Amino acid sequence: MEEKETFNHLPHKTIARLSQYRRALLLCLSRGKSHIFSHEIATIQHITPVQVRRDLMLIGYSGTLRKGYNIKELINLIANIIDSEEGIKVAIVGMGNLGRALINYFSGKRHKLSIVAGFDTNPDKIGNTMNGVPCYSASMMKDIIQQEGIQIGIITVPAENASQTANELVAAGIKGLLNYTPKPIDVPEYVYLEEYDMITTLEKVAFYVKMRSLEEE
Amino acid sequence: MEEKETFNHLPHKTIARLSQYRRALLLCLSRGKSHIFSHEIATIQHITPVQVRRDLMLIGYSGTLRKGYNIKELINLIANIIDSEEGIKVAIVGMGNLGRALINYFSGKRHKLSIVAGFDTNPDKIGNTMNGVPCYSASMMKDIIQQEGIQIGIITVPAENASQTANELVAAGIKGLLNYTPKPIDVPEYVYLEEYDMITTLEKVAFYVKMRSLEEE
DNA sequence: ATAACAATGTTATTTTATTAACAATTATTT
DNA sequence: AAATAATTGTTAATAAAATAACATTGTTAT
Repeated sequence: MEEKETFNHLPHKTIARLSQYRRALLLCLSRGKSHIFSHEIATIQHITPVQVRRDLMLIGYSGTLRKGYNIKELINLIANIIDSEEGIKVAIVGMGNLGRALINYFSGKRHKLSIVAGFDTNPDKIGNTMNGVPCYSASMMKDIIQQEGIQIGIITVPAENASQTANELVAAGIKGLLNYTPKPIDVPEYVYLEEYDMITTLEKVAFYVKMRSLEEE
Repeated sequence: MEEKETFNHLPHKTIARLSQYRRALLLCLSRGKSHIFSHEIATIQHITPVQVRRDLMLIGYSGTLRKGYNIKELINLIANIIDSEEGIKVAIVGMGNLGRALINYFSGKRHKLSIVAGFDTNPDKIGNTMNGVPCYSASMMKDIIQQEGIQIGIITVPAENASQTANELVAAGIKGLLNYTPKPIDVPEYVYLEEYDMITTLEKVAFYVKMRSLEEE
């Protein structure tokens, strides 16, 4: 029996890098390049060529010895792995600066991922469209998410509303959440959760800057 | 000879968690709690109590057996480790939505880290103040950074300007950089660089959502 | 007083991620 | 035609991070 390839066991970090490789590759393609070496990808991404080759080995892609990797083929393979055929719809809850920043990042790029709805409680925002994304009242969350079949939610509300927002999204049937507030949220285990905290990142940079200047002394 | 404790060898992940512990602890403190158990911290942060205890062991902090950790003491210790006494000044380059979002996150909180300048090329923004942070012309970058002694830069410009901005910041003598554009940048090894790419994160969430729904079949 | 319990602190183990090593291959040069 | 060089693909080794195991220690209950 032929087993369907699932890419089930790829390391988390490899998944993240594949997404980044693809972006770099698309850029190269648009500049007319057709092939690329592992060390070129590595240089762009600040990693080692071995890492690149190992990631590509894991997804079963082979280059040619003196030409490197076929950019188009590789882009397609990565798309096969990380995209879903039908596309996935995303909602942003909290149309403040951060929410709008995310919408801008995505607008214009044709992805299998599309942000199709924003939610907010501010009446001035409700009813408007930002970069093609309509802003609905937060009270409509469940309805719209179910109507549209939205699977992923991005939380960009003020920290104090984070957990309530998360609960509402989960109740609406969301499958994956991305929490950008500094407040950790709880979700049932069947919801995939990723959290990112900008303050922590900045404090980390500050720590290493401090360490390095101490070391110099 | 007494050796000064440097916390030089703390794992990167521990540093990030310490920052998060502190935030959770400050919250608990403001609610009148004086002590906390490792499993309480763990629950808040979605990690295991062992992880918490191990991190605290690494920084040499001891709790008491049936009362847990003294919140105030622990906050002070963490501050000792990750903050620098004199404080560190930060600049944001790119006062778009993302830049302003970051400023809002920070405003009001009294940190050893303070955002003291924003830069942009848009004449409508230059000269304004956003949440107490003045916006200067990008052409003033070097002067202001050196005058103010700014050590950390956050890059929130459009991707196509990322590398030039990075070069300018490095030339101005910046010590640490935080790049929020999806375009990886190159910096000399003496500059500490952290990069974060929102699109990658979202694609990763999408991948795991997809994987899980495939698994259900 | 003693047993049971619920914590901490630390060492050992396992898992995950990265890096190194190197055989194999093919183009290029001599 | 042989030597050299550059590159891939893969296995082996190392490093980093997380988890498990468990001894220790007070506290509470009996």
